[in-house]
Amino acid sequence: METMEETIKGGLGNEACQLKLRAVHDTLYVLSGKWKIEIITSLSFGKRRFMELQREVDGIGAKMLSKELRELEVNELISRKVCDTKPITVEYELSEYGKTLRKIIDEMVDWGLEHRKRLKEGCRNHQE
Amino acid sequence: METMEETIKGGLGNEACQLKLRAVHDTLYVLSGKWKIEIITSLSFGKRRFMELQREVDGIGAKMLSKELRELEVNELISRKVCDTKPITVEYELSEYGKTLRKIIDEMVDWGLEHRKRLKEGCRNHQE
DNA sequence: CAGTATCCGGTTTGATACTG
DNA sequence: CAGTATCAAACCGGATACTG
Repeated sequence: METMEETIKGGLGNEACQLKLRAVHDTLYVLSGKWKIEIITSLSFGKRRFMELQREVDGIGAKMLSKELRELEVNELISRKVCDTKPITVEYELSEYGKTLRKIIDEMVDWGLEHRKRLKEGCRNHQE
Repeated sequence: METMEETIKGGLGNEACQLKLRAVHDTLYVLSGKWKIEIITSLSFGKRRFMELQREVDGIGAKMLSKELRELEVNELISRKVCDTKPITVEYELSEYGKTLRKIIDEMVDWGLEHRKRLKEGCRNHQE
């Protein structure tokens, strides 16, 4: 006979876990890469040109930016619009679908802010 | 004189963007690596032993699991408890601080579920 | 069981230079 | 400006063997 613990692990509890793990995996697949989430965060503030993104996302090089933008475009999270200006310019923008990532981004922003507070306090305690 | 757009980009709008980008960056730093979020997702369902995690997180090897667990422990997101059983066992568990990541995980689960639905529908439309 | 040590190929990333 | 091409370095991560 199973213990309660075994019942949970082997039964419904585990199925829910597997389901959620797969869901997280799917999300992570789309957001894979070192820079995608930061690019999306930047774009969540509005349209951006290539160089603007490169300036805003600290540390990213043109090659990576180009590559990750293409992947985001393939997954229909952003749109790319070439403007017919003299030196050509390109505008990137979150698609409607891309905007559905907002909640994830917001939670990450919140957590990051709290985390930094926590580190500062840890620092302070250490000095005492 | 600045246009409205320049005012937004160069003024408060941009500062908010920089602030949030930094926050996201901080979060991403702690969660960096291919497996951390999935490990945390798994642990959000309760305690797990090393082998249980390896079975549950699809595709991870012992080396990576070991490394990422250590990093999570250093950042105080999980706790590691060695149990004095005959063949030694180790239990990993989300710390109280680690549990604050729950909201991020939940949003990722939700998005992943919706995303999979969307892909299925896209598939169906394609067949028509 | 819970890891660590080593080898090693593959992928990712960065720096630099270049193009339309 | 918005990228691409190329090379080199760094890191990822699997297989295997081994330890307490």
